Amino acid sequence: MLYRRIAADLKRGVATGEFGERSRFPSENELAARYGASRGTIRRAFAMLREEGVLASRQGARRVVVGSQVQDFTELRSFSAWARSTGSTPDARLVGFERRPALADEAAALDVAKGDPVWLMTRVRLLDGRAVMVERTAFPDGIGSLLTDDDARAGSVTTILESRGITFDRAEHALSAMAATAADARLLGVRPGRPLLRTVRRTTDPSGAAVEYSDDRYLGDVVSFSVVNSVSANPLSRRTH
Amino acid sequence: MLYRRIAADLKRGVATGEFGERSRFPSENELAARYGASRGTIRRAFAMLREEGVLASRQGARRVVVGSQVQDFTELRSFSAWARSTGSTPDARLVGFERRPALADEAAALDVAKGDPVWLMTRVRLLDGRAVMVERTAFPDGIGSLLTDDDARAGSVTTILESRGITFDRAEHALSAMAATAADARLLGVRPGRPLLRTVRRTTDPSGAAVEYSDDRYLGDVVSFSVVNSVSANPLSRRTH
DNA sequence: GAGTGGTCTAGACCACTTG
DNA sequence: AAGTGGTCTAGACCACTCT
Repeated sequence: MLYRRIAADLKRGVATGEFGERSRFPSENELAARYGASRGTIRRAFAMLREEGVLASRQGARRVVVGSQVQDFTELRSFSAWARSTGSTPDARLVGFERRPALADEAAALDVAKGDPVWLMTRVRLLDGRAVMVERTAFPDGIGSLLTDDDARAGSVTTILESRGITFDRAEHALSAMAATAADARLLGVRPGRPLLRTVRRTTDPSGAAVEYSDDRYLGDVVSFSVVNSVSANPLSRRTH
Repeated sequence: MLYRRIAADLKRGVATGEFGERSRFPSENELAARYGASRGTIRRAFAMLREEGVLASRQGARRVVVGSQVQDFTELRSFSAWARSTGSTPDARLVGFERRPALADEAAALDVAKGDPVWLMTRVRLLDGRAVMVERTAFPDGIGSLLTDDDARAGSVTTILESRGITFDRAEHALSAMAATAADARLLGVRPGRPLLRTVRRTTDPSGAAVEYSDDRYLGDVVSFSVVNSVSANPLSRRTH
């Protein structure tokens, strides 16, 4: 756990400006001495910062700070956590929450047979009182049945599930643009055809089992998603439809 | 370089189906013996596969294959390389290529002063003869002047720049949705207002210097971008406008 | 030439999963 | 209880950058 503490400490240093953008970072040996850790542990911490796009390195030269804004994994999946981290007030309006047979795409994403029961939750998400996103989330039966209608009406289903022992470990997001359907338009209070940013997300737990599958549609002018991407770490990909 | 060879070899094993999706992976000790490497080197190879979203791991249990489609970094920045990897034929129609003073956003992204000369290249990109994207790329003066009009007319400017010694190391992409402007609509042959997937990309070389800044707008129903994302590796983030 | 990051090894102990 | 991944150490050699 030492390398995590060190990484967090260094990240804090970047965030507070102790290590400014473009500035040269302390060397591995220097930090090893400062933290009383081996060089390997320092490098492990650096690997985290590199994956997150904070540091860049070249053989022979000191590391350089290349980015300072970082987002937590929870904030990425949870609309509520994300909104609060930006200083906005999130809210949710429950449109529907029902148990019904899985459609083909839901079944495939959740690894159940077509027609097996799944839970479908439809909500409109608000930012400071303004409707900005329509969320349609499917849960496997075992997970959806942990949730009540009141849970779905509360803001963060993510937090509730985590408090009930569900662990989120990994997510695949597919981002595309689409025109608002009649239903989307009605829920968001805009005209049909309005550009929406669509993200289809499949989230799994540490064993690789699916825990949710969600189709979220944001007003195009409200949010953007950003990705950092390098020769060595390369999580983004592009697909034709 | 050993760990890269091992990672590539294992990735090939996943791609060919030797290690199927969801299947348990060989243990670290087993692979260390097989490749004649230390456990640390095997773990280094595993780290690459994890970053790319191929493997998931839990303490105490064997690793599991969780994803098998992987994309090369070049294919992500280069429309041409990407198109060819999917079996489509890419093309480019040059709309404009000029040297002119940088606007505020271009200057900020390329780390030059506002008004300093930059090169701006505007192209329509085609997939199997169909216009699918408008690309507006700004280059710093030193890089843009390596390119001729003929280069800009040729498909892959990325490849040309790499052959002239420019190294691409890292990119930040911001993805959002927007309505086609009048100019976009004319270039793409669609109606204004049509939903477009917009990606604004800033690419840097290994020292962190900006090499290009591009605003690409795809027809919304043609491509999607996908991102893999986990508790430990977390390159995606979300922003309000 | 000194400093720095990149790679690799060998061994240790721990926490967790699995049979 | 055995196997497996997670963490950490100490030391080595190399390739590259810097001044």
